[in-house]
Formats: sequence, structure tokens, C-alpha cells
Amino acid sequence: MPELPEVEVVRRGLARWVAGRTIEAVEVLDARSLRRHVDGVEDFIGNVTGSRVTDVVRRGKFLWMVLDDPDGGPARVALMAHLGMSGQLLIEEPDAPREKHLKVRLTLSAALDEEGVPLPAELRFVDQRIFGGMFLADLEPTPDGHPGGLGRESLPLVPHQAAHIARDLLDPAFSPESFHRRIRERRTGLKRALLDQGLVSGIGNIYADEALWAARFHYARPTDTLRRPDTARILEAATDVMTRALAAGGTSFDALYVNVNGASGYFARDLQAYGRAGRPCRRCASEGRETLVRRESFMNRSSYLCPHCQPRPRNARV
DNA sequence: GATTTAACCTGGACGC
DNA sequence: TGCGTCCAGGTTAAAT
Repeated sequence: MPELPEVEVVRRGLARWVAGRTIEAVEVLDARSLRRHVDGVEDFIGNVTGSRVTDVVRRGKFLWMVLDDPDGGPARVALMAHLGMSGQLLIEEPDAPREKHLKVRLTLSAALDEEGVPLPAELRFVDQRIFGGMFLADLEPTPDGHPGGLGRESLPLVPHQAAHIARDLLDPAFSPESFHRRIRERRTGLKRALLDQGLVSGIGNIYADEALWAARFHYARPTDTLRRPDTARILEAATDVMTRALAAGGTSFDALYVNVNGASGYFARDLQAYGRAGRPCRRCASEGRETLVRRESFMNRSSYLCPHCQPRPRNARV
């Protein structure tokens, strides 16, 4: 499922193939994918049609296309897209076969690539489980004056509906010191905090487990007991795993396809904890021990951990 | 106000 | 074969 690295791959694809083009037509095949656009389908179509995409920005797992003002004023609206668990954004020819779970089609103005070859004219939002969606949001100034997120020419603006989302680990404006202060104030467990998009964004269940394994923390470590070296270690681990995943996702950049393969994906072979229940912990094995990765129920989902590398703290907080 | 839980949603895996 | 149940999980509204 798409987490930060996967969404960043999508952002780069959109920045390359959609930025600068005008959305000439919109077709909504399933209104449920627009349920977060409270003003309804017709309003969405009316406001998107005719707008030009000036930039593509990402904060955590939230992605938005900045739309220009048809009257020539400053940009003030963003076309938001969240991929949820199974969302995909695909660039295709209009006559390409319709995907089974195609939800929204955007027809783009004609454009050429660097070699003068016409680019496909359709951006498709495909989503099997409908946890994702698209909606329009007003842009508002960022409180810190930094760019709203990661983008080519990202402005110090953020969509209202993403303003509560913290900056992610790949964002130059992310502050480790502020993160440390805020996580210490929480009265919860470490994994809950990592999954809280208001504290640090972009980390989902998979990379939370990977970062905890790499940094040797149990998911129930109370956040108010973390010292500076502890938060530094967890942030370093999370940044490292996501950076490597992003590099792995980057292999498909050359295809004319905004890569989101919603399923297990290209990084699966490098996972150390997630999905490896009953299999040996590779770090323990390299140190001559035989410990099996364990799956535990956590927040109505799963946590994978090595019981030796990540012992449960006595004051565990789930 | 802070924290936790339930609901949203589909399709594949599994047991009977 | 067919049916029912469980599981996957990002976000947010509702509950605690």
C-alpha cells in the first residue's frame, strides 16, 4: 500500500507529465471517490475543468496539484489526491482499456515530452478499496513560512485539509528538535506516535515496523521516556528505510506511467520485519542466534517485531 | 483536551 | 462449488 516513498514516486511522475497542462475535461465514474469534496460532484467538475496545473506538491501521504486562477490571480486552490490503501494515478491514452476500478478521468491538454513526442492525454484515478479520493481545497499560508510541502516550486501555501498534517522526514523544513519535544509530551506508545500524522507524516504500518526493528525499539515504548539519542535513532532509522524504498521505487521513472503499484511492491524483498512472522530475524541470525519474527495484534492491525532485538518494556504503553 | 476505538471499503485467502 | 468469516490499513468521526 502506498506510504511516503510510493506517494513521492507518484508526485515526481505527475510533476514531470502533468505540471503545466490544463485539465480540459473531468469524468467521475464513482462519486464515492469524491466523498471528501463536500460540495458535490458537479461542483468538483465545474471548478477543475479549465484549470491549469502549476505544481505538484506532497506532504506525508497527501498529494496536491496546485491549480492556477483562471482570472490571473495567485494560486489559491489545490486538487488534492489521497491514495488511501489501493489508489493509483495513471497517465494513459484515452483509448486505453478502462481499469476495473477506474473512478475519475481527467483529460489533459496536449503536450510534448523532451524529445517532442506527444504525451498521453489522460490522468486516471483508480482505486479498488475507495479509502483514497480526490477533492478541492483552498490554499492557506503555512504558519512557518516554509513551502507547503515537497514540490518543484512549492509555495508557502498548504491546503486547508492538510494543514494539520505534520511535515514528513524528507521535508527540509522537518524539525527533529520539535519532534522530540512533541513526542515527549505524548502519553502513548512509540508506534502509535509514529503513525500519528499530526506528529510526523508519511509513516504507515509497514515502515513503522521497519523503523522500529532497525532502531531496536518495541512498539509499546512509552514516548515520554524517550531521550534525545532515542528519538534521533528512530528518526534516522525511519528516514533510512524510506529513502531506500524511494530509491527502489525510482527504478521505474523512465516508464510513462505514474508508478503506484498498490500491492506489495518493489521494496518487499528488503523488508526485515513486516510480513515475516515465523521467519528468522536476520540480525539475530547474523549474530549466531535463532529468533523468529513475531506478529502481534496492535490497533486492530498487525505489528511485526523481533522479541530479542525489541524486548517489551516493563512500562509498556500500547 | 488528550487519547483510543470504530467505521469506511473490496477482494483474496481460508475453513467448512 | 459455494458460502461465511477474516484480514489488509489510512484517515477521521465518534467515543472514552
